[in-house]
Amino acid sequence: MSTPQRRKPRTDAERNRDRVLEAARLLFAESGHDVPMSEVARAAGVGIGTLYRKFPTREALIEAIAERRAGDLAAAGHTFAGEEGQGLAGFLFHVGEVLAGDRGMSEVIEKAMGSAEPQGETRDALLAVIAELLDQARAQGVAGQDVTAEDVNMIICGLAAVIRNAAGDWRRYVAVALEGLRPR
Amino acid sequence: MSTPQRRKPRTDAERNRDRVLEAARLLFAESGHDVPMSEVARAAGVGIGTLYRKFPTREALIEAIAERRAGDLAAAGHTFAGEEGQGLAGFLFHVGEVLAGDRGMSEVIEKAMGSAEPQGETRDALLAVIAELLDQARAQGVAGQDVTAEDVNMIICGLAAVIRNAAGDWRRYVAVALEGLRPR
DNA sequence: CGGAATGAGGAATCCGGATTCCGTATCCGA
DNA sequence: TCGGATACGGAATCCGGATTCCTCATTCCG
Repeated sequence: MSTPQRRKPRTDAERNRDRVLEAARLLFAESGHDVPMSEVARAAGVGIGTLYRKFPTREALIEAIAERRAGDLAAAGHTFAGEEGQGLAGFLFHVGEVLAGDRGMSEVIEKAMGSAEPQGETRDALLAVIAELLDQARAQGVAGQDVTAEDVNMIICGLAAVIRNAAGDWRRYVAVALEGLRPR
Repeated sequence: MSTPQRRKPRTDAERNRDRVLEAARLLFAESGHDVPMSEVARAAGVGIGTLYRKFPTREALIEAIAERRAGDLAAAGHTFAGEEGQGLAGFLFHVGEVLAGDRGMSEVIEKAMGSAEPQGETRDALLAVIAELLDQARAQGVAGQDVTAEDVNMIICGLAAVIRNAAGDWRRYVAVALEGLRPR
C-alpha cells in the first residue's frame, strides 16, 4: 500500500537543514523577516537551491523558526504560572525581553496575536498559557474578573509594536497595562 | 538675486496635484502604503510621469497626506482638551476611530509614535496635544502624576498595531490603557 | 492669436529579489 | 567498492514595481 518508507534522509541533508534554520534564526532576529533569501543561504553556507528545497517559501522558513520559539515562550509561561504571585506580570516582562532581542519574533507575535485565523501551534499554544496565567491572576486578585485572554492578546500585540518601533521604555508600557488589568 | 518668482503654477498642474493627493489618500486608507505607484496614478487619472513629478518618492506622497491628517488629529485633540472631563479618554477613542478607518494612517502613527528621530510636524504636533491632554488629565486626577507623554505615545503606538492587525475590540484596549494610567 | 514655457503621458528601462533547473557531487545500502 | 538515489550549487530566468526620459499637449502672457 502506501509504504513510502523511503530511505531515511541523508545526513548532510539534515545538517544543512539545521544550518539554514540556525542562520535564518539569527538573521531574522537581527533584521526582521525581509532579508533576501539569498542572504539566508549565504549565511548558512548553502546554495540557494538547497535553501528552496528545504523551505519552498519564506513563510515555511519563518514558521519553522517561529513555531519553536513560540513553544519556548509558552513553556516559559507555564513556568511563571508555577511560581508564586505575579505570574502574568513575570510572563509579560519575559515576552518583552524576548521580543526586544528578536525583531523577527516581534513581527510574528504581532501578527499571531492579532488575526485569529491563521497560525496553528504558534497562536494556540500561547493562548493556552495566557488563559492559564490569567486564571491565576484573577484568583490572586491582580486581574479583574472581566479581563479576558483577548485583552491580554491585544496588550501583547501592542507590546510587540512598541518594541519593534523602539518607542520609549517598553517595561513602562507593560507596567501600565498590568495596572489597567487590575480589579477595579 | 534669488528671484525665482517664476510664473505661478499652471491651473491644471494644481488640479492634478489634488487628484493625486485625493486618490492616494483613499488607496492608502484602504490598503496601506504598499500600493504600487502606478495604481495611484491610474486611480488619480494621471500618468505615472506626472505622479513622479509631483511626488518624487513614495515617502513624499505619504508625508503630504499624513501631515494633513495628523494635523486634523491634533486639532481634534485640542477640541477634546477644551471639553469638560475625560479629554484624554475622548482623544484616545477618537484616534482609534480614525485609525480603524485608515490603514495607511495607522502605519504612519505607529512609526511616528515609535521612533523619535524623523517626522517633523506629524510627530511634534501630536506630542504637543498629548502633553496638553495629559496635563489636564493629571489635574483632574484621572492620570497619575508620574505618567509621561511618552507613556501615552507607547499606548497609541500599540493601539495602531492592535487595530491594524484586526485583533479584538480595540476599545477594550483603550479602556485598559486608560485604567492603567490612573493614579495609584 | 503666436510661441515659449510648463506639464502631461506613458513606453522603455532599470533593478533587485524570487524561483527554477539541471549537471555535478555526495551519500547509502548491498 | 559500486551504482543508483538523493541532495547540492548557483547560473539563468522570471517578475513586478520603481524610475527615467523624451515627445506631445496645454496653458499662459503679451
